[in-house]
Amino acid sequence: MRIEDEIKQPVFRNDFEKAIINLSYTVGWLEVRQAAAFRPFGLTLPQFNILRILRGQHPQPATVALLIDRMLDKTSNASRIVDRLEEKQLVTRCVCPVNRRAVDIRITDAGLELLGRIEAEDILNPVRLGLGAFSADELYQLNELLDKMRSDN
Amino acid sequence: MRIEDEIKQPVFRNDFEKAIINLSYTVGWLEVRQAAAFRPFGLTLPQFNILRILRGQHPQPATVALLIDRMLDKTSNASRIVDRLEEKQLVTRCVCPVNRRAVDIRITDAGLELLGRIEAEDILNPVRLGLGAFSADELYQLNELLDKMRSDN
DNA sequence: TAACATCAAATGTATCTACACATATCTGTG
DNA sequence: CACAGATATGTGTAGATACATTTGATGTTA
Repeated sequence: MRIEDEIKQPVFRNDFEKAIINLSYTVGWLEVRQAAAFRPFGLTLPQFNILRILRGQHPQPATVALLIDRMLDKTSNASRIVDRLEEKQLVTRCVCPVNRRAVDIRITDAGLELLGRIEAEDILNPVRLGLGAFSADELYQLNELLDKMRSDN
Repeated sequence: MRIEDEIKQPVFRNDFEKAIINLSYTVGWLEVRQAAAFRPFGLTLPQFNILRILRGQHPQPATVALLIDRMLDKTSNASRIVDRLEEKQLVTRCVCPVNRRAVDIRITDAGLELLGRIEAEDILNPVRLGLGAFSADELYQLNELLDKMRSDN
């Protein structure tokens, strides 16, 4: 459905404003579907992303600083997302013996097992999320346009 | 900058996954800039959007149900956003005399004046926000691609 | 009219974002 | 060694998202 009809606003001041609203609306739409896909597993999207980073490091530990560096959203509070994962015993946290300012975070066996179960179901598959079908060329265009949006010139 | 470089992830499983991550990242990037633009006025983006809807109704009142209907994000809690605006005396709230279940919400003169000041500075201007320059054709393409993303077929 | 369903909004709880500040630790310099 | 500054993380607070539940008002029907 066209954005005009989705949000019942028949006209925009210009196509740039329309594109910005369309972007926000589409990402919100996506996040609702992603969150619903994770709900049966008791995870949120940020928690899932942190778990994936930790599995990438496994069996080496990660620090909070490393998590922030790899996260999409730099300003989110990795410390408290790790709190939630620790409560669920999906990760462990212990003071780094080498640098006692740092904290070593590791994914547990339960965390690895949960990630495996989630990915086995391929819940983030675009078709399963109910997204439209795109050609390779369209995906290339979309990525180019988004990259251009963030270029300040 | 290309998304691969922005988030230091050189390769994606496929271009669809890359586009989804690019979308989330770009919208986050946009929201940081929009929030910064509103900060001098003591408003958040959802608060600004509610105020604009109320001005559209003025001098008629709006109910919470009407606000939810017009909002981009249907699941956000309009009731508590109105709480914040009421504390700042930008809106008034009183029980609708006709239907005492409903609440009449109106923008105040201070609210109208604040909206006027914000728009006079054109703070959401794409160039002022540091966004890239787009041709009319590119904006059309971007809107088409986003609409297609939400079409489930 | 009493009982029940529906409706409009508010409230409760958990999580996340955003930003300022606090605490503990380490490092380099005199 | 003392101390300033940097570093790594945690905490506090405000606002928002997400969803379930509650409260009070209204409609409906036996």
